[in-house]
Amino acid sequence: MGQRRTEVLRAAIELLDEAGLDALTMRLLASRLGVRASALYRHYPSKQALLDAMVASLVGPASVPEEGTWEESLRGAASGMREVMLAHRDGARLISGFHHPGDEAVAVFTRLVEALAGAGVPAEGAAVAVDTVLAYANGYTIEEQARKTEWPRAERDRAFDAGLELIIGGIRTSLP
Amino acid sequence: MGQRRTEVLRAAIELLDEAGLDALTMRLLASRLGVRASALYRHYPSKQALLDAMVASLVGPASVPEEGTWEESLRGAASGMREVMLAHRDGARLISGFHHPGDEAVAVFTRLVEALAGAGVPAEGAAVAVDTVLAYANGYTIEEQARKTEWPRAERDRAFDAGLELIIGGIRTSLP
DNA sequence: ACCTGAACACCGTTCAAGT
DNA sequence: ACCTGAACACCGTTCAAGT
Repeated sequence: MGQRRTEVLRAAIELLDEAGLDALTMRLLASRLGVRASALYRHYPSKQALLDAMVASLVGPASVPEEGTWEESLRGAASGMREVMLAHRDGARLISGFHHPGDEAVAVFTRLVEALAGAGVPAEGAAVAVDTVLAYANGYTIEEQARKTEWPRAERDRAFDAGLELIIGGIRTSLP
Repeated sequence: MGQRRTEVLRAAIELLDEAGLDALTMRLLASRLGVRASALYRHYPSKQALLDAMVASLVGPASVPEEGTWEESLRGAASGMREVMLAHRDGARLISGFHHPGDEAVAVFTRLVEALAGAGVPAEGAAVAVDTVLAYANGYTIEEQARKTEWPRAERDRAFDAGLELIIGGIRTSLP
């Protein structure tokens, strides 16, 4: 049944990558599918609903590793978030622009807090730590993707990791 | 001479606060000024140019304290950035959406790096530290302002400060 | 110097109607 | 179930013309 819905979603992500978020228009998307814009409203009630579905689909694969130290969990979640955003044109703007609590994001958060708690980090400190790492990853990546002046990916990775280790070091020394 | 230009800018910021970034329309702004939209193009060559001017005017007051420890400089810059964003409706989206290197932002950055260097922090480490703190402040505030579910300002301040201290602690322990 | 009027090429969205 | 045609109420921007 609703497989045309999936096709619309796929085409929307394709158009995002090719033309960017500002050019992602219901009318243009429809013409890519050989259809009129009004036909899209059979599948998504609004453009916003389509954008929400895109975010969910891009962010879905983000996860936190099941095992390892809390340092590894934090690193994996932060890098995974950044990877997801960098994987698509305007990914950071799209994802950070509309991420209400968002089911999946909440799950990642609680899983991380549990990982820290399991390693003996007090609950309150764990929540702050996770919040801080995720805010950093979002902030870094938004700025990274907004800047036109592309310095090489390898150097951007190094700078991101250096900041991440700084925060992890801070968490470690805040432990009892 | 160009004082009507300033009036347009002031009205634009007023409209931003009252109606939000999405409702900030050349046509609506013009009607607020008792004028047609086309008249605005005498003062700003495009809507984007107006938005740039708004960012410059909001972010201008942001500064880093002249004296104090490097910890205080970092705290001041991060809190100042957040304050500026929170001071206007959709401030985070507007500012983070278009901040090319931006004269003033570059000055803040270099002033902070110098403050750390003056305190004996090696140049490379100082740049990473400043980048990390600013990325955190941006990331935290964007998320804070995007979330509808308002928890009290005092608690949000506390959470922001806790993350900031975590990072500052990490910087401190990374010192030689 | 500043503004109007009219136009151009677009938007998102709705809704009756078709197959 | 899926799509068309036509419309509605908007956009940003340009440009000749007015004062």
